[in-house]
This record gives sequence, structure tokens and C-alpha cells, in this order.
Amino acid sequence: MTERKPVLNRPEHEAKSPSRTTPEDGRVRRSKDLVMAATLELLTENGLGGVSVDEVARRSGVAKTTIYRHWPVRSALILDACTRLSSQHAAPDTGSFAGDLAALMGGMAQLLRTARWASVTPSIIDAAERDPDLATVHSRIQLEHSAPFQVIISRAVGSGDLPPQTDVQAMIADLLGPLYYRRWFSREPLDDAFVGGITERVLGRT
Amino acid sequence: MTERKPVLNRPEHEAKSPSRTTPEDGRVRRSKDLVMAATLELLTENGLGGVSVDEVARRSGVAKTTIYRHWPVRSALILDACTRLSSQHAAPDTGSFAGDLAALMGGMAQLLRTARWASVTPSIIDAAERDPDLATVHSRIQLEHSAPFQVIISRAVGSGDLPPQTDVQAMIADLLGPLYYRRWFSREPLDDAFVGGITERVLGRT
DNA sequence: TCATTGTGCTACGATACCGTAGCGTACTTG
DNA sequence: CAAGTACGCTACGGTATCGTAGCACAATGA
Repeated sequence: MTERKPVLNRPEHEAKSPSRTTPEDGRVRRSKDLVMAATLELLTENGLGGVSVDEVARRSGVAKTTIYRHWPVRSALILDACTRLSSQHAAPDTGSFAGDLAALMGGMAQLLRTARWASVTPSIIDAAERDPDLATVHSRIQLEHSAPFQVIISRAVGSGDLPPQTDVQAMIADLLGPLYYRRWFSREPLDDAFVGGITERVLGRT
Repeated sequence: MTERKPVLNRPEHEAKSPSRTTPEDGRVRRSKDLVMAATLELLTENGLGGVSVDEVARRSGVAKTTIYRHWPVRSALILDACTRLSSQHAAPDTGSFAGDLAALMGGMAQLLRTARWASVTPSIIDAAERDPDLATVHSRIQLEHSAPFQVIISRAVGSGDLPPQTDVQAMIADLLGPLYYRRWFSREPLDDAFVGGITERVLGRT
């Protein structure tokens, strides 16, 4: 008689998906939001390893059982949270390659200094070394961050601002590499002078 | 009556230090070596979080109690292992800055491709974000890896191969940044062409 | 209003850890 | 050979996890 469980035998693909019958049950939305907020908080504070379901429950005020109702296992929760860390950047279009580059590098440096993502990244990279799912997340984030560079460099090649034989990936490494190096390895300040110097040197060799 | 414990009341600084009375008790040496080997193994396989004393005991064949006899707490063991990860590099002296740079960059790329250190680094960086002791270890390793660059660049400035106003730290970022970027972020291959390209571009602007 | 659905709560069982105690045995060294 | 020392082993106590079960209560929506 206790058979009001998921009842997995549904021929239809998305038949009773609540997103159709009930666009949003306010209670579900609320729980999910609270849980995700607490998870992201823990994630940035303590890295991947610092996120336990019990602690998320404590911080969010949402019961642990409720959390498990929305994410079947811990890893699903973490993966979900990591996925929401990154944000797409639009490629700037200032009219000149130098302008685009300056804008993009400045934005990236700003992100590295302040964004939640920056403090979680080492943890993700570490986990990605062994967890295929997180490796996927990492490469998606990585792609999102390099894509705008790809765009403006390709455009510059097209317009003749850069020579046709330009190695796009190598140039991206020359731009992002030093930024990342300062943020996570040498831990020296990421000031405007440094950022400007990078772009200057890369531009200087055209 | 159970008082054959450490007996901490010793006025002398190093009085009964076994390194004096007993240069090496073979048993101690053996235990420590086995434990350290297993720890390094686990470290490279699973990162910092993957090292548990129980697992080290299993793998090394050394009893857990013995491990605790040599390292008072888990963190001491891990810290010790991390400390042994890095190795100093001698700065090459080929006679030319270009030669030195090529040698150094080639060696570094080789390290990044193969060394145990490379697979643990993300883990250390992550932990360093919150653990001061590991932050110290990380900055020591970081320093060891950048020091030879510092040497050859300074030498080149002294000899006139590089202009006197050269920003040494920025140049190191331009060299190591792209290498690290490829290894841990974009995960593209670290082939000779790429490495050569970096040095070429840095040298090209003198 | 009434059935449905989501939540909170308490209580579990199962692991995996950390770090310690006590005891018997083997090795090392004087 | 004898004393000191290191070691292995078993067994703990304590904590933090993960993930689940069962039940009562509240919100929702037909």
C-alpha cells in the first residue's frame, strides 16, 4: 500500500514533468534556491571537499531529507553547483583589436580578483584530475572563459590586424597564462600595470 | 609505573636526539621510508584529501601505531610528504640567454608532463587557500621553480642581453604562465613546438 | 474542502576516518 | 647476552560522513 513512490514505469518521455503541470511549486523553488545558495557558499569557502550534505542542511535551514529529494546523491548537488559557477562572457567589440583585448583582459583580471569562481577553481582542477564528470565541468568553464578571446583574435585575423598564420591557442595561452599564474601560483597582485603589460607585450610583436 | 613515556622534561635542546646517539636505527629508517613512499604514492594518485593514515598503513605494510610514532598527527605526515615533492633546479649556464632559456623551459615542460609534483599541485594550491602551513609549502615550491628563471634573467640583464628596465617577475609570468596554463587549464599537449614558441616570442621582443 | 505533494524531524545503519592504549615480540646495540 | 627500543596487532572511543525510513504537519491546487 505504500506505492505512491516515483512509479518509474512511464512510457512517455516527459509526461508528468512538473515543469509542465506545475510551472513552479513555490515550496520546491524555495528549497532548491536555499540549498543551492548554501552550497555555493560552502564551495567558495572550503572547496569541493568542504561541502557536506549535513552542513548544507544546517546552513540553508532545509532538512537533509529534503535535499536528498531534489539531488539523489551528494555528487549531483556538487556538480550542479559547479555548473552554476561560470558565466558566459560576451566578446567586446570596440572597433580595434587593442581595445577588445584591453577590455577582455581587464574583465578577466577583475574576475580573478573577486569572483566566487576564482576561489573554487583549484579545487575543481584537482578533482577534475580524477573525476570525469568534474573534468567535463572544468573544460566547459575553461571553454567559456577562452571563447571571447577566440572571437576577438579570429576577428583580428580576419581584419588583418593579426597575421593569418597566428596561432590562436598559443596566443590565448600567452594572455591567460600569466594572469592565472599570478592569481594562483605566484600570488602577486594582479594590478592594472601587470595586466596592461601583458597585452602590451603581446600586441607589441605584430 | 607506566612511565617510560617520552619524559618531556629535558633541559637540553637536542640531548638524546637519536641522530646523535644512534645515527640510524635501521628499523626506524625502514619504517619511515616505507611510510613516506606510500604517502607520496597516495598523494599523487588521489591528492591531499586522498591520504588517510589507515590507507597509508595498508599500503606501506607499516602499522598505523608506528606511523603515529613518527608523525604526531596526520597533517604532519602530509606536510612532510609535500615538502619532499619539490626539487631544486640548477640554473643552466649555456653561455647565452637564449640557450639558458631553452634549456630551462624544456626542463620545466618535461617536469610538467611527468613529475609527481605536477599531479599534486592543484591539490596543494587548493589547500593553500585555507591552510597556512600548506600555503608556506606552496610558496616554497613556487619559489624553487621560479628561482632558476630569476637567475638567468638577472644574468642576462647584467650582461646586456636584456635591457636594464626588464621586469623580471613579469617575464617569468610570461614564461611559466603559458606552460602552467596548458598543463592544468586548457589541457592541450605541452609539445616542443608550443614550448619553443613561448621562448621565441619572449625573446623576439628584445 | 479535500486529496496531493513537499517539508521537517528524529532516528537509524553503515562507513571511514582520527588518534590512543596495552601487550607481546623482534631487532639493535653496548 | 641483556637492556633498550621499535614494531605489529587488536581493540577501542569519538566524530563526521552518506543515505534512508517513517511519521506528522503544512502548503497547494482542483
